[in-house]
Amino acid sequence: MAQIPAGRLATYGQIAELIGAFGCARQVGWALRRLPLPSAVPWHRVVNAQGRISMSPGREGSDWMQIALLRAEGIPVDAAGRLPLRRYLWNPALPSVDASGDPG
DNA sequence: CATTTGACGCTCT
DNA sequence: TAGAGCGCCAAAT
Repeated sequence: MAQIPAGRLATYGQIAELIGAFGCARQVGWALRRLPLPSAVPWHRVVNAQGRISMSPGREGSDWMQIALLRAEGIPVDAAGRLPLRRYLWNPALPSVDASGDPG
């Protein structure tokens, strides 16, 4: 997850596939839930495949924190937690050269 | 050991 | 675009 460049987004399934656990998106969410905050890993760059922040009462507001962190990185996030995943989706295969370019 | 739940994802309608 | 159903694995009860 630390490989995700700033201003980019990745999905739970993407992270799972990246570590060789295809289809185990839930386990990624499980790990993120166990993640102590504040954390050194950019957990806020991980969203669901729907392009929305996965909100849950168990997060105790960390979902809203995620919105704030993403906005701070230049990613427009809707009040409902929706964001343009198509444009900011990170490609693990690429050497993260597009971190500075326009996602367009 | 069986059941329920969870920061997910795809398919069908 | 929105909703329901199923699959997935691990944890909690």
